[in-house]
Amino acid sequence: MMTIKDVAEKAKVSTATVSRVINNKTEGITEEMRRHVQKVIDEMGYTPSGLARGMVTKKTYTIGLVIQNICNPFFPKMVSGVESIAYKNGYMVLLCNTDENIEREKNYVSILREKRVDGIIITVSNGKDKEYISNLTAGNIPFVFLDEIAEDVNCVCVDNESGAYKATTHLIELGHKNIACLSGPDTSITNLQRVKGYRKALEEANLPIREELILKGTYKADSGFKNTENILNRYNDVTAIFCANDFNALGAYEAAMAHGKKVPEDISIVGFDDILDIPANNFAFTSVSQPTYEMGQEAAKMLIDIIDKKELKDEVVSFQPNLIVRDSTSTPK
Amino acid sequence: MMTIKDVAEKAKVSTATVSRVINNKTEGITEEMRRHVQKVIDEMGYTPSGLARGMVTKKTYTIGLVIQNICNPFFPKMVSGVESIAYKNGYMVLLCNTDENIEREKNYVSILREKRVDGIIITVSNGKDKEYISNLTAGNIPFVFLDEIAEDVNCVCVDNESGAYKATTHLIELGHKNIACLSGPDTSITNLQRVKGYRKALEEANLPIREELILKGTYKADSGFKNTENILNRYNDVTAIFCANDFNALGAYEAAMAHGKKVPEDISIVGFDDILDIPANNFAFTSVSQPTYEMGQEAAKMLIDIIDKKELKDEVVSFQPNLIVRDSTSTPK
DNA sequence: ATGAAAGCGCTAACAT
DNA sequence: ATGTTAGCGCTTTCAT
Repeated sequence: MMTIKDVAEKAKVSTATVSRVINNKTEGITEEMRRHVQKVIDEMGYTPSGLARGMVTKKTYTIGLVIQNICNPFFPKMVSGVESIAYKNGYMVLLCNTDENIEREKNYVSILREKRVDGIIITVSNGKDKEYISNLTAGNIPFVFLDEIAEDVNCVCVDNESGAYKATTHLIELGHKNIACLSGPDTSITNLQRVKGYRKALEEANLPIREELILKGTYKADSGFKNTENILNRYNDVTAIFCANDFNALGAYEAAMAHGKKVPEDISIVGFDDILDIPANNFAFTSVSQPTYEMGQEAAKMLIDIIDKKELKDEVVSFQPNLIVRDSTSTPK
Repeated sequence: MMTIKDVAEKAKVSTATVSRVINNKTEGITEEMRRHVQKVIDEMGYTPSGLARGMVTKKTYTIGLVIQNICNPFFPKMVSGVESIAYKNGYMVLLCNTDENIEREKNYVSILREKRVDGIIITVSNGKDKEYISNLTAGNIPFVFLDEIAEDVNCVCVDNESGAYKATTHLIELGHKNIACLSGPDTSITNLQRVKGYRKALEEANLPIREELILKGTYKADSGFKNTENILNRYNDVTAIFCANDFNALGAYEAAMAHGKKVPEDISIVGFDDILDIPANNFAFTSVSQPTYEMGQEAAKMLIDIIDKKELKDEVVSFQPNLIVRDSTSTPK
């Protein structure tokens, strides 16, 4: 591998001069010299070492992006949003898939530290564990939390409560009175906020909150399936289900079908995240949509801002989610 | 930021000893000393610098992954496959989104060189441009081409010809005789192979190849839409369309609808890539599915193999695609 | 078993 | 305007 020294020798100049050229320094170098050195660089096909440069400048122009699972359709746009802003600002992104595994999450963050990334964007799986969060953010690396919220850190998120409120209110306005709620994991603040929004909507509509209709679960389809089966077996007055995310909605849909119930004729289902939005289908879910691309962009902007200004300000940017009404909700029979 | 020197001083040992501990060297160090140093490291919360290490070892344990667009549902699983194998082997992946923009592709590769990645996995947009390819792979960085094929390089791909052959044969077996072919960009070898498979199927079935039914296009939905409109306007004997990818199929579907034709009753459509496979829908496309996760894994394995053995062998690993018959194909009326 | 010191390829401060 | 040189934080010989 060629070095700056090789170039300097070939061009019969000092390494400092070569350095001035590859870094586009304007002062202290004549146009003629610049052209001369550049020519040698091009001829030799020299590429400076980012490692060496990073060592002395203390900057790597690399950020880490820790996400749960790129295969979950919720994330690609977010990743793309991050990448687009990063690229525009000269940064590259190291992709870290955690599979919602806390150990892997920790491990990745530690490797990112070793790699001396300039900052980290992370979608944590457990925003409630304060000790965990503070261990994560220990050290002087800028952090931005994306999607999931945590306290005392910079966050880009969506107003989950408002989203859930909109979804539930939609069901209420359609005429539903007995609405079940399939919640996600209670380690997730996001989920807690969604349940809160569900409750708020019922309260404001003066509908009773039936605790037995609020089921704990996970963000997976099998959880939605099981919980819906339970609901359907026990309470035949339930005509609608608010799901904490679309995988739950998918499970709910399948359980309803298995139960001989039609969606939306017999039972209405609202999801959250809007990841089931492939066009050209006859049937699509009503769901709360998040502007994931913009959220990714915002997170990257915020991170780069912090990196540049080196100030951590514990800011929270909250996006408004959007209820998209489609085919899985209708008035009750 | 702490350095190995700080640790050495605190532990009253040399930096060499600390280095032995952080690298888990077994020889030349007593268990007692290891424990002592490790304790100091833990207390101080020291994280070694990967940059400094990389400079001397000439290894970064980082690979670059250059893909067209993570938002295209075809790619996330591929990325995930790459990431899973990389992680297992101690590598991280730098994600590079190119938007099929050749300039951006080149630029990213050049940045990856600067970062001294150990290798690059790339899904090029133009496998036919030999000069471009050889410029890309110039230098001693190991390359593996994924999805799209190029000559004289290590490749992981799918047998596109066979996939197209299966898809077209499926239509023929259903009884279709006049089958159009919406092809993708002719800069893509992948696309050329798919068209080849289409032709082969017709030939083997002794069906005439009507060149006017083979339309050039891109991999986007609007191309499929326009081409289908043309077909429908001119040739009303066409009862089936083979599409070079699913976006084309989507466009074809919409054009058919706009034309008052029902799918599959009036016209059958086969896609390629199987990216429209969201469950719980009443309608889904018949498509040729690629094992993208496995392909990603294989590419990562191959790359790490090359990195370890430092031998470039111009190997081509070809996966068999699978025709998934769903609701967009049936016998002609 | 442990330590001293050279060197990886750059940048930046200081000389010239 | 250009050059000299001291690090940046590690690993790796080579001594001891």
